[in-house]
Amino acid sequence: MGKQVTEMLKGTLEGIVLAILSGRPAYGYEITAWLRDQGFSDIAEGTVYALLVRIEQRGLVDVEKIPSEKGPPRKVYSLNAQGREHLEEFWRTWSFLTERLEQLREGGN
Amino acid sequence: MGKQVTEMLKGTLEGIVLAILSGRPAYGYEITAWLRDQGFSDIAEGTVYALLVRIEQRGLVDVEKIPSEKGPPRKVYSLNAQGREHLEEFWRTWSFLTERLEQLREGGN
DNA sequence: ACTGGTACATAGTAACGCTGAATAGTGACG
DNA sequence: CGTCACTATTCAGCGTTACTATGTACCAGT
Repeated sequence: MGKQVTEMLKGTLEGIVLAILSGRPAYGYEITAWLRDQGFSDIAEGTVYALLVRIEQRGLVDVEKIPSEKGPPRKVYSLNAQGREHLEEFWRTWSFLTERLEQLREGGN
Repeated sequence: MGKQVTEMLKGTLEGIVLAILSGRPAYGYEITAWLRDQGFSDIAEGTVYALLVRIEQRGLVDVEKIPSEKGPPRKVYSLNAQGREHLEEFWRTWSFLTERLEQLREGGN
């Protein structure tokens, strides 16, 4: 898509992944595929894995290794209590931003 | 406010400033003050100036130096044609993001 | 002379996502 | 068996962006 999305994803992608995990546990490959499906056409695989490592180290998710029928074992992530808190904080911040931008969009023209 | 906003601003702040300039020409100090008023409580002055230099170098704005009654002359920026194009592209990207996130927010709970 | 408000500028740092590649297991096909 | 394709994770190095922390400069009021 372009560099503009890339920059805008900073800080947002983490929230997106947390939001996905709030619905159901998931593993990296699955999340990447889902994102591509949703139109995030050029999110690099490495990006998602790095993000998952990060949120794991911050204690926002629990991890379970589950054997796959095809290929190496999956690392399945699920949101824990701290992760849910963080996600809510994310939504608050996001709302703040969208409100400001909505105002600008209307008022600016 | 916090690190979360900081990261989310990446890529967005530029759009915000362009949106401001689409309404009327403005100078750095003014923009910073306006942002603080709007709740972006901890946007550093340096950040805005650096951003303005960046968009000037990319040719998105025209610049005019105008003497101020108080203090050094102001550098007044106004959006040019290329800047308007870039702003529209920004709105498109922003819409894409908000749509995806709105879906996640509803579906996730 | 000193303080405070206005106005701009910049060097250094940290965070985040991308690029590109490596590693590794499984199943299918010839 | 060898190789290809798919699944799945990991990592080093890079570019962009925003923050920190200053510094410069001009003017008004005391």
